[in-house]
Amino acid sequence: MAVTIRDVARASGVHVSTVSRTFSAPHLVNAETRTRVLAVAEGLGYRPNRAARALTTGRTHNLGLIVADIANPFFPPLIKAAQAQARERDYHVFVADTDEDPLLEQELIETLCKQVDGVLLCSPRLSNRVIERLRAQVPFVVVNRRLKGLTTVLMDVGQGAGVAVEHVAGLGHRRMALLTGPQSSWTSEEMLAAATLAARERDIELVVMGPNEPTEQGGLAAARAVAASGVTAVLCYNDLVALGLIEGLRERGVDVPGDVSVIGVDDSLPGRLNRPKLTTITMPTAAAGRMAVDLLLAAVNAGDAGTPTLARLETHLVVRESTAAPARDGGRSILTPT
Amino acid sequence: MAVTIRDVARASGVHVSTVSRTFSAPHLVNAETRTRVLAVAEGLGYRPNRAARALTTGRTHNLGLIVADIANPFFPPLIKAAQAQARERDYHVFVADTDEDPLLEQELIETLCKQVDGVLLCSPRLSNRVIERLRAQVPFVVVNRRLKGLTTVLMDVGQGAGVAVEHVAGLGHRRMALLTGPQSSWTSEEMLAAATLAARERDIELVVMGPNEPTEQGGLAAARAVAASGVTAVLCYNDLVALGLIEGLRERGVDVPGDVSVIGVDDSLPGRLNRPKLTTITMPTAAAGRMAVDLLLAAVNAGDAGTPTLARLETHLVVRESTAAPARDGGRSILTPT
DNA sequence: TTGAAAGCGCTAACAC
DNA sequence: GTGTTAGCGCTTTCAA
Repeated sequence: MAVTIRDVARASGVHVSTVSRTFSAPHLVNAETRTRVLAVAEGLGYRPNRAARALTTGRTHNLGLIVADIANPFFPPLIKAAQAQARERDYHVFVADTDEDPLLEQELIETLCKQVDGVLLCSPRLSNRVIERLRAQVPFVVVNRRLKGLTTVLMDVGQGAGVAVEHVAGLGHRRMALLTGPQSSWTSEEMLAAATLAARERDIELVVMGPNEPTEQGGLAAARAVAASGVTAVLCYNDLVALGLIEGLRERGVDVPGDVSVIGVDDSLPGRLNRPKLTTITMPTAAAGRMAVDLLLAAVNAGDAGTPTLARLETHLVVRESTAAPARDGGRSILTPT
Repeated sequence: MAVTIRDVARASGVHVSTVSRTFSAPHLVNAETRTRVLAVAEGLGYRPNRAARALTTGRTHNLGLIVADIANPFFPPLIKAAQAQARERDYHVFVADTDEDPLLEQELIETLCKQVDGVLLCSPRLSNRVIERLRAQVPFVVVNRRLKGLTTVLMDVGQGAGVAVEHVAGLGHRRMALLTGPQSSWTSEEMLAAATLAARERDIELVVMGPNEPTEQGGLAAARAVAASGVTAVLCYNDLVALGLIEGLRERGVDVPGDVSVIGVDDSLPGRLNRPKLTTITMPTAAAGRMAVDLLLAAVNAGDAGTPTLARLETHLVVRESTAAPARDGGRSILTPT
């Protein structure tokens, strides 16, 4: 068995409670005793058992982080940041992947909640009703979904989508497509609402296509419809869809940005590395991760009684190489015979 | 407070131990009683507290997963697979990022080890000495580093590197570079050894350059030296370095694969999406993650007494678009007479 | 400032 | 089959 508080007590000739205090309330113990106990503990290689501590304090010092798909490049920076921030606050974090499955998500939360002080839900697919029930068990913070009554961190993709439409309009395009994401995605809805509004204002015809899988496959599959639609610009649900679309378009002889301009969302690594470099809407995922952890910890320490807050993080359009003015003859120059 | 075993006992008119048994040893309890207890538990929304259980059983049903950098596209598929496999076995997993810092890595292991039954170390940067000491505390399984006496899952990048050199040689190249990774990287050392051997066999001059940061920046920074070196092919530590190198080469007017062939390692998403599509050595990360979890669980259940095993997973060269025969005038290669 | 004792939620002998 | 009891490692009153 590992070395416990009792071993340290025996070896340093004090009672267990004194050892306990040296670690959890050092100011309550005589400086001399404390240094001695500390030295003995160090020598024995003692490490407090957080789980045992949690049993009496009710604080596990663990957090749960639940995401739809770890392998989606949108999440790793968020996970990394959240985890780093948590560690800074002396918290460990469980990471779980739901594979976009609401049932699994629920099961995960329920089994996890006894072991954590709070749960970070990233782009949850759960129904409002279930969330409503679960929130009684454990404090939540939600990322990228609007849920009234819950503390939420939103990346304001709507704002970015509006700017993207402006950008496209400014370039001279008149017809553009929006490739939406999964049905239950808040981000997708926000984009749709904002893009619709901005398009109306700039007198742009907006063709909505979706839902699409939020992957390169989704973009690839949409290429035919996009090419046939005659739009000269496309705003995609995320970078992967955009990258897949560009690939699919290229296979059909449609050049990006020569014939069609393409915009993604996320500012992910693949997009930055791609050729042409992807024009995209940055998502401040790392900042969101850090902020979500801090809000969650605040809720935990307030006994979950604190008023739910809503944090809105700005997004920005990063113009790179996948957008350009439309071809003068109205697009589709490649297919135009002389 | 949440509902405990005691609440269930009271509500169903049995003793706590009976409730405990219904969950941890159902066969020991009368079928009738069992269904009644289960029903009551269900109604009350009872969920066993795993941490409390761990206190008596010594089994936390948690695993630790420690990686150098979550945001490095090499890791997410591994994390996802490991986490999924663990869940299948009814285990939760802590994920922690060391930021490539050995001290942090050690600290993480030490604070985590009381809360987990075992730790998965992915590409650890820790010194052998420290690992030797830590392994007494908690069972380890190591991924991608050779550590005698420890159960290890290796992705045989050496094999892939050998095939890569053959591929390059077959294309007609005579001088190639190897961009190595971080000093402490086992993968990098393996590549170096295998590439050196293969190059000698095929009578290829191998220029070793490094260490390089394992990122696009690292590749970008190496472009100057590569361009100046006069090699016509480069094997890179990973896809990111390869992608950065391609970018840096392009900035200097060096075409890939026209002037220089480039090979990466990982078969990561950005590489698959890149233009030209990256020729790369696949790393079976998902399989490694699953296997590592199973080996770890086996060690845990064997009381860590089981003999350390060594699993070697095959890698493959995937030839895509970033490699080609060298330009005839550019190399003293194919046409060099005897 | 320190010790004694109770108890967190649960399991595991051991009795009955 | 089920109840009794002790105890996992730790914190936290309450006394001293």
